[in-house]
Amino acid sequence: MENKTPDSEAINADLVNKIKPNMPKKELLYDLSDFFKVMGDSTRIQLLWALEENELCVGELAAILDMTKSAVSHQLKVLRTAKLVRSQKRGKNVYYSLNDEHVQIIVKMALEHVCE
Amino acid sequence: MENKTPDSEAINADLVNKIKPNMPKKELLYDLSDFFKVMGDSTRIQLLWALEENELCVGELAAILDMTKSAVSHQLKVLRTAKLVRSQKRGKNVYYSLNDEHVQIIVKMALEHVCE
DNA sequence: ATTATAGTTGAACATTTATTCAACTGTCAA
DNA sequence: TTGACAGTTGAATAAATGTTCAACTATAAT
Repeated sequence: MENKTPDSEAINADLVNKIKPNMPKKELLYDLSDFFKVMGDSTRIQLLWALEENELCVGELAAILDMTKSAVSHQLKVLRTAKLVRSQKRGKNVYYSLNDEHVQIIVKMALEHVCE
Repeated sequence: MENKTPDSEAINADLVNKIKPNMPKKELLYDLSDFFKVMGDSTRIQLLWALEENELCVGELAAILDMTKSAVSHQLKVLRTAKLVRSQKRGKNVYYSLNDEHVQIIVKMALEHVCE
Protein backbone atom coordinates (compact mmCIF):
# COMPACT_ATOMS: atom_id res chain seq x y z
CA MET A 1 0.00 0.00 0.00
CA GLU A 2 2.85 2.37 -0.68
CA ASN A 3 1.11 4.37 -3.42
CA LYS A 4 -1.82 5.64 -1.42
CA THR A 5 -2.03 9.40 -1.04
CA PRO A 6 -1.44 10.01 2.66
CA ASP A 7 -4.13 11.86 4.55
CA SER A 8 -1.43 14.15 5.87
CA GLU A 9 1.74 14.93 3.96
CA ALA A 10 5.10 15.55 5.58
CA ILE A 11 6.79 18.77 4.60
CA ASN A 12 7.96 18.79 0.99
CA ALA A 13 11.75 19.07 1.20
CA ASP A 14 12.20 19.33 -2.56
CA LEU A 15 9.87 22.31 -2.72
CA VAL A 16 11.63 23.96 0.22
CA ASN A 17 15.03 23.46 -1.40
CA LYS A 18 13.76 24.88 -4.66
CA ILE A 19 12.26 28.02 -3.11
CA LYS A 20 14.86 28.76 -0.44
CA PRO A 21 17.66 29.89 -2.80
CA ASN A 22 15.29 32.24 -4.61
CA MET A 23 14.56 34.22 -1.47
CA PRO A 24 15.71 37.85 -1.49
CA LYS A 25 19.02 38.71 0.17
CA LYS A 26 18.96 40.25 3.63
CA GLU A 27 19.89 43.70 2.38
CA LEU A 28 17.14 43.89 -0.22
CA LEU A 29 14.72 42.50 2.33
CA TYR A 30 15.49 45.27 4.79
CA ASP A 31 15.31 47.94 2.08
CA LEU A 32 11.90 46.67 1.05
CA SER A 33 10.45 46.43 4.54
CA ASP A 34 11.96 49.77 5.52
CA PHE A 35 10.23 51.37 2.56
CA PHE A 36 6.87 50.00 3.66
CA LYS A 37 7.59 50.96 7.26
CA VAL A 38 7.92 54.57 6.13
CA MET A 39 4.52 54.35 4.45
CA GLY A 40 3.01 52.63 7.49
CA ASP A 41 2.19 55.71 9.48
CA SER A 42 -0.95 57.80 9.09
CA THR A 43 0.87 61.10 9.64
CA ARG A 44 3.33 60.37 6.85
CA ILE A 45 0.55 59.20 4.54
CA GLN A 46 -1.18 62.52 5.12
CA LEU A 47 2.00 64.43 4.36
CA LEU A 48 2.44 62.58 1.06
CA TRP A 49 -1.25 63.05 0.27
CA ALA A 50 -1.06 66.81 0.79
CA LEU A 51 2.18 67.14 -1.16
CA GLU A 52 0.53 65.43 -4.11
CA GLU A 53 -1.53 68.60 -4.55
CA ASN A 54 1.18 71.21 -4.01
CA GLU A 55 4.62 71.96 -2.79
CA LEU A 56 4.11 73.09 0.81
CA CYS A 57 6.17 74.49 3.65
CA VAL A 58 6.30 73.03 7.17
CA GLY A 59 3.88 75.55 8.67
CA GLU A 60 1.31 74.88 5.96
CA LEU A 61 1.64 71.14 6.43
CA ALA A 62 1.25 71.56 10.19
CA ALA A 63 -1.92 73.61 9.62
CA ILE A 64 -3.37 71.04 7.21
CA LEU A 65 -2.68 68.11 9.53
CA ASP A 66 -3.55 69.97 12.76
CA MET A 67 -0.23 69.08 14.30
CA THR A 68 2.74 70.90 15.79
CA LYS A 69 5.54 71.97 13.47
CA SER A 70 7.91 69.88 15.52
CA ALA A 71 5.99 66.65 15.01
CA VAL A 72 5.63 67.39 11.29
CA SER A 73 9.32 68.20 10.98
CA HIS A 74 10.30 64.91 12.61
CA GLN A 75 8.16 62.96 10.14
CA LEU A 76 9.36 64.99 7.16
CA LYS A 77 12.86 63.97 8.13
CA VAL A 78 11.85 60.32 7.89
CA LEU A 79 10.36 60.93 4.45
CA ARG A 80 13.47 62.83 3.37
CA THR A 81 15.79 60.06 4.54
CA ALA A 82 13.71 57.60 2.54
CA LYS A 83 14.03 59.91 -0.46
CA LEU A 84 10.26 60.20 -0.81
CA VAL A 85 10.27 63.98 -0.49
CA ARG A 86 12.81 66.70 -1.15
CA SER A 87 13.20 70.04 0.60
CA GLN A 88 14.19 73.48 -0.58
CA LYS A 89 14.77 76.48 1.64
CA ARG A 90 13.36 79.82 0.45
CA GLY A 91 13.72 82.72 2.86
CA LYS A 92 12.48 81.67 6.26
CA ASN A 93 10.47 78.78 4.89
CA VAL A 94 11.41 75.25 3.89
CA TYR A 95 9.29 73.92 1.06
CA TYR A 96 8.73 70.22 0.58
CA SER A 97 7.68 68.36 -2.56
CA LEU A 98 7.32 64.76 -3.71
CA ASN A 99 10.48 63.14 -4.97
CA ASP A 100 9.30 59.80 -6.32
CA GLU A 101 6.73 59.04 -8.95
CA HIS A 102 6.26 55.46 -7.68
CA VAL A 103 4.68 56.60 -4.45
CA GLN A 104 1.47 57.89 -6.02
CA ILE A 105 0.97 54.62 -7.88
CA ILE A 106 1.71 52.54 -4.80
CA VAL A 107 -0.76 54.51 -2.71
CA LYS A 108 -3.36 54.11 -5.45
CA MET A 109 -2.86 50.33 -5.50
CA ALA A 110 -3.09 50.18 -1.72
CA LEU A 111 -6.32 52.19 -1.89
CA GLU A 112 -7.79 49.61 -4.23
CA HIS A 113 -6.86 46.90 -1.77
CA VAL A 114 -8.30 48.52 1.34
CA CYS A 115 -11.46 49.71 -0.43
CA GLU A 116 -12.57 46.22 -1.40
CA MET B 1 6.01 99.40 -1.69
CA GLU B 2 3.10 97.02 -1.20
CA ASN B 3 3.56 95.08 -4.45
CA LYS B 4 7.05 93.78 -3.88
CA THR B 5 7.46 90.04 -3.69
CA PRO B 6 8.47 89.38 -0.10
CA ASP B 7 11.73 87.56 0.49
CA SER B 8 9.88 85.29 2.86
CA GLU B 9 6.20 84.47 2.43
CA ALA B 10 3.82 83.87 5.28
CA ILE B 11 1.86 80.62 5.15
CA ASN B 12 -0.65 80.54 2.34
CA ALA B 13 -4.03 80.27 4.08
CA ASP B 14 -5.98 79.93 0.84
CA LEU B 15 -3.89 76.97 -0.21
CA VAL B 16 -4.29 75.36 3.21
CA ASN B 17 -8.07 75.86 3.12
CA LYS B 18 -8.21 74.36 -0.36
CA ILE B 19 -6.21 71.26 0.50
CA LYS B 20 -7.50 70.55 4.00
CA PRO B 21 -11.03 69.41 3.01
CA ASN B 22 -9.57 67.02 0.43
CA MET B 23 -7.59 65.09 3.02
CA PRO B 24 -8.66 61.46 3.53
CA LYS B 25 -11.01 60.65 6.40
CA LYS B 26 -9.53 59.16 9.58
CA GLU B 27 -10.87 55.69 8.86
CA LEU B 28 -9.41 55.48 5.36
CA LEU B 29 -6.17 56.88 6.67
CA TYR B 30 -5.87 54.14 9.27
CA ASP B 31 -6.79 51.45 6.76
CA LEU B 32 -4.10 52.70 4.42
CA SER B 33 -1.35 52.98 7.01
CA ASP B 34 -2.33 49.65 8.55
CA PHE B 35 -1.94 48.01 5.16
CA PHE B 36 1.57 49.39 4.79
CA LYS B 37 2.37 48.46 8.38
CA VAL B 38 1.61 44.85 7.51
CA MET B 39 4.04 45.03 4.61
CA GLY B 40 6.65 46.79 6.75
CA ASP B 41 8.23 43.72 8.28
CA SER B 42 10.93 41.61 6.66
CA THR B 43 9.50 38.33 7.94
CA ARG B 44 6.12 39.03 6.39
CA ILE B 45 7.72 40.17 3.13
CA GLN B 46 9.54 36.84 3.01
CA LEU B 47 6.33 34.94 3.63
CA LEU B 48 4.58 36.74 0.77
CA TRP B 49 7.63 36.26 -1.45
CA ALA B 50 7.67 32.50 -0.83
CA LEU B 51 3.92 32.15 -1.28
CA GLU B 52 4.20 33.81 -4.67
CA GLU B 53 5.91 30.64 -5.85
CA ASN B 54 3.67 28.04 -4.24
CA GLU B 55 1.03 27.32 -1.71
CA LEU B 56 2.98 26.25 1.40
CA CYS B 57 2.26 24.89 4.86
CA VAL B 58 3.56 26.41 8.09
CA GLY B 59 6.38 23.90 8.52
CA GLU B 60 7.62 24.51 4.99
CA LEU B 61 7.52 28.26 5.48
CA ALA B 62 9.40 27.91 8.77
CA ALA B 63 12.07 25.82 7.00
CA ILE B 64 12.40 28.34 4.16
CA LEU B 65 12.71 31.31 6.52
CA ASP B 66 14.82 29.48 9.15
CA MET B 67 12.41 30.43 11.89
CA THR B 68 10.31 28.66 14.48
CA LYS B 69 6.82 27.57 13.52
CA SER B 70 5.49 29.73 16.33
CA ALA B 71 7.04 32.93 15.00
CA VAL B 72 5.84 32.11 11.49
CA SER B 73 2.35 31.32 12.72
CA HIS B 74 2.12 34.64 14.54
CA GLN B 75 3.05 36.53 11.38
CA LEU B 76 0.75 34.47 9.19
CA LYS B 77 -2.06 35.51 11.49
CA VAL B 78 -1.23 39.15 10.81
CA LEU B 79 -1.29 38.48 7.06
CA ARG B 80 -4.55 36.56 7.38
CA THR B 81 -6.19 39.37 9.35
CA ALA B 82 -5.11 41.79 6.64
CA LYS B 83 -6.64 39.44 4.05
CA LEU B 84 -3.32 39.14 2.21
CA VAL B 85 -3.22 35.35 2.56
CA ARG B 86 -5.79 32.65 3.01
CA SER B 87 -5.43 29.33 4.84
CA GLN B 88 -6.79 25.89 4.22
CA LYS B 89 -6.41 22.91 6.53
CA ARG B 90 -5.61 19.55 4.94
CA GLY B 91 -4.95 16.71 7.34
CA LYS B 92 -2.46 17.80 9.93
CA ASN B 93 -1.18 20.67 7.82
CA VAL B 94 -2.44 24.18 7.21
CA TYR B 95 -1.66 25.45 3.73
CA TYR B 96 -1.35 29.14 3.02
CA SER B 97 -1.68 30.94 -0.30
CA LEU B 98 -1.83 34.51 -1.55
CA ASN B 99 -5.23 36.15 -1.46
CA ASP B 100 -4.72 39.46 -3.21
CA GLU B 101 -3.42 40.20 -6.66
CA HIS B 102 -2.51 43.79 -5.74
CA VAL B 103 0.28 42.68 -3.42
CA GLN B 104 2.57 41.37 -6.13
CA ILE B 105 2.26 44.62 -8.07
CA ILE B 106 2.83 46.74 -4.99
CA VAL B 107 5.96 44.78 -4.06
CA LYS B 108 7.19 45.13 -7.63
CA MET B 109 6.72 48.93 -7.51
CA ALA B 110 8.47 49.11 -4.15
CA LEU B 111 11.35 47.10 -5.60
CA GLU B 112 11.71 49.65 -8.37
CA HIS B 113 11.86 52.39 -5.78
CA VAL B 114 14.46 50.81 -3.51
CA CYS B 115 16.62 49.59 -6.40
CA GLU B 116 17.20 53.06 -7.78
C1' DA C 1 -5.47 4.30 23.98
C1' DT C 2 -1.08 6.13 23.22
C1' DT C 3 2.29 8.62 20.95
C1' DA C 4 4.00 11.83 17.66
C1' DT C 5 3.49 15.66 14.67
C1' DA C 6 1.42 20.28 12.89
C1' DG C 7 -0.07 24.32 14.22
C1' DT C 8 -2.09 27.97 17.37
C1' DT C 9 -2.16 30.87 21.31
C1' DG C 10 -1.14 34.10 25.33
C1' DA C 11 2.15 36.08 28.32
C1' DA C 12 6.63 38.05 28.76
C1' DC C 13 10.48 40.51 27.21
C1' DA C 14 13.16 43.56 24.43
C1' DT C 15 13.12 46.78 20.75
C1' DT C 16 11.29 50.24 17.96
C1' DT C 17 8.71 54.30 17.26
C1' DA C 18 5.60 58.73 17.38
C1' DT C 19 4.70 62.79 19.82
C1' DT C 20 5.77 66.32 23.21
C1' DC C 21 8.68 69.68 25.21
C1' DA C 22 12.39 72.85 25.53
C1' DA C 23 16.33 74.63 23.59
C1' DC C 24 18.51 75.89 19.59
C1' DT C 25 19.76 77.98 14.57
C1' DG C 26 18.83 80.95 10.86
C1' DT C 27 16.32 84.53 8.44
C1' DC C 28 13.63 88.72 8.06
C1' DA C 29 11.71 93.23 9.82
C1' DA C 30 11.86 97.37 12.61
C1' DT D 1 20.73 95.18 17.65
C1' DT D 2 16.58 93.57 18.93
C1' DG D 3 12.55 90.91 18.41
C1' DA D 4 9.64 87.76 15.94
C1' DC D 5 8.93 83.86 13.17
C1' DA D 6 10.14 79.23 10.64
C1' DG D 7 12.10 75.21 11.28
C1' DT D 8 15.25 71.62 13.39
C1' DT D 9 16.96 68.79 16.99
C1' DG D 10 17.70 65.69 21.18
C1' DA D 11 15.87 63.79 25.25
C1' DA D 12 11.98 61.80 27.46
C1' DT D 13 7.78 59.38 27.67
C1' DA D 14 4.23 56.30 26.22
C1' DA D 15 2.56 53.02 22.95
C1' DA D 16 3.14 49.43 19.55
C1' DT D 17 5.51 45.45 17.80
C1' DG D 18 8.32 40.85 16.91
C1' DT D 19 10.19 36.77 18.85
C1' DT D 20 10.54 33.33 22.41
C1' DC D 21 8.70 30.06 25.49
C1' DA D 22 5.45 26.91 27.35
C1' DA D 23 1.02 25.15 27.17
C1' DC D 24 -2.57 23.84 24.41
C1' DT D 25 -5.74 21.64 20.39
C1' DA D 26 -6.30 18.63 16.60
C1' DT D 27 -5.15 15.11 13.45
C1' DA D 28 -2.72 10.82 12.09
C1' DA D 29 -0.24 6.49 12.91
C1' DT D 30 0.80 2.43 15.69
